[in-house]
Amino acid sequence: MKKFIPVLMETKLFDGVMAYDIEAMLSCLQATLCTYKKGEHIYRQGDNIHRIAVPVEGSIIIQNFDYWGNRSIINMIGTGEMFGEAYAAPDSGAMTNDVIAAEDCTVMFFDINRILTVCSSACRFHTTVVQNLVFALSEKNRKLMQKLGHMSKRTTREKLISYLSEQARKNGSGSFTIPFNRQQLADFLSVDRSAMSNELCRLRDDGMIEFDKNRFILKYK
Amino acid sequence: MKKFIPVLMETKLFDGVMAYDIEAMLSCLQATLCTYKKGEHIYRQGDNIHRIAVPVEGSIIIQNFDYWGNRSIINMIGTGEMFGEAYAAPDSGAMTNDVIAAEDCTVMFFDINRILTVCSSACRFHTTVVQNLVFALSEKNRKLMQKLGHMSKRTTREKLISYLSEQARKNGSGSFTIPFNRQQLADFLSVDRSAMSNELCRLRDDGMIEFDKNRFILKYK
DNA sequence: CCGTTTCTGTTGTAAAAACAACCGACTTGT
DNA sequence: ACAAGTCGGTTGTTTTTACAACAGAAACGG
Repeated sequence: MKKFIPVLMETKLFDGVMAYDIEAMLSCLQATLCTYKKGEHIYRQGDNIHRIAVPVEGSIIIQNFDYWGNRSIINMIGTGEMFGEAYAAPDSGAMTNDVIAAEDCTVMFFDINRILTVCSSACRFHTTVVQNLVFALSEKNRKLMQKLGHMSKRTTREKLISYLSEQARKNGSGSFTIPFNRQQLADFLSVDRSAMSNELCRLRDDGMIEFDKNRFILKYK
Repeated sequence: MKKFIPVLMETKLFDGVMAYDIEAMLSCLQATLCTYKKGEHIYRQGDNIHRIAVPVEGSIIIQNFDYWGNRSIINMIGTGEMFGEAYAAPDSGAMTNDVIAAEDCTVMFFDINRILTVCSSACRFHTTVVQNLVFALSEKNRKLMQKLGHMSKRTTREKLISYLSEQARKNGSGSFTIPFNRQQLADFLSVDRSAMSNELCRLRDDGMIEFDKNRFILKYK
């Protein structure tokens, strides 16, 4: 458990908390560790969850399948990011998605109630963590709205442009790699893979982008 | 200001706080009131905001226009709901959407920093409000994910079924009214109005739904 | 009361996406 | 080394959507 403290220090949840204090909080927050093989379920649709999951090695995918078997990737949670904070409220109801390991990974879990219930003086940074939780929640909120921005575009081409523009902004450069392969990107944007592949090539032919595997370059024109 | 305390008591933010204490907090949280005519801007794209907005009369719409003038309705915030909590973090950046009055309305604003910074003993329910904020944020998170669920459906028909099913669940009945007219619903689901109108009639002809204006009935079949 | 505006449904056409099927390049495991 | 699987691109067909234009009904305003 201790070996992951450097990872935790980089997380939004423990921002501003020293290693020594994180270690003290681990037991207070009832932290547990679990490893998963690629594709294994971490949570399933219908589960009632009360823990925040933080991948400390590898990354996880939030997805769901509709009645006809189409997969939608809601989000990808990388190392040091977190999932489950949306179920902080006691009456959150059951999960509507599946959470699976995108690759072999290790996930640390924290009890949400322990975070929200300020405990004894042992955890002097507890209020910091609560505030961090608020910030993390509001940031995820903005990200979801951003994703809604992509999804609300009418055509595959516009969705791609919207997504790639955001990635470029995020990376501060027109040259970047994305965390998805083609099928995953299609599932993330909720479009057909072949149609998307087609559109990517058309964007390239129009001189707007270049790409190789999951590395993209947006051109100035 | 005082006359809206009954409304505030019903909000998620002040859940569990007594009228007397809410009144005391109003000044502590630097609450301000502002009225808007239908269509007026409350916030504009690019604004840096640091206040939570709660409509105490009427409702507001979160929307944006793309380069070609297509409107997308991100969300509708009814009386007693809130907007702006996603910008709680100091480094949230500028708003990416417009916020306008859906109808003539009155909005109360609260300073986010005042909420997060626990003040003197005057506000004994301050920690309750912070916890309420966490719950509200996580609930909005789930709602956004739910909306992503609708948006990720491939066809207009599926989007409609997904949306209407959720409304039925929310109302605990297959008979309900929606807060949108046709154009707004189309903008909310990011589809073409006429195509959607078409699809609604097809659903009706298939015996799956009935509707009159914004009142819908889902049939059992 | 009447002209105007808004709202909703309808139709036809053009554009776009979904779907299915296939191919070649590359990876992986044995 | 080879069989099997994955991945990305391509093509053709069918389905669905966007768009534009119009019409009737209802709501609105003076």
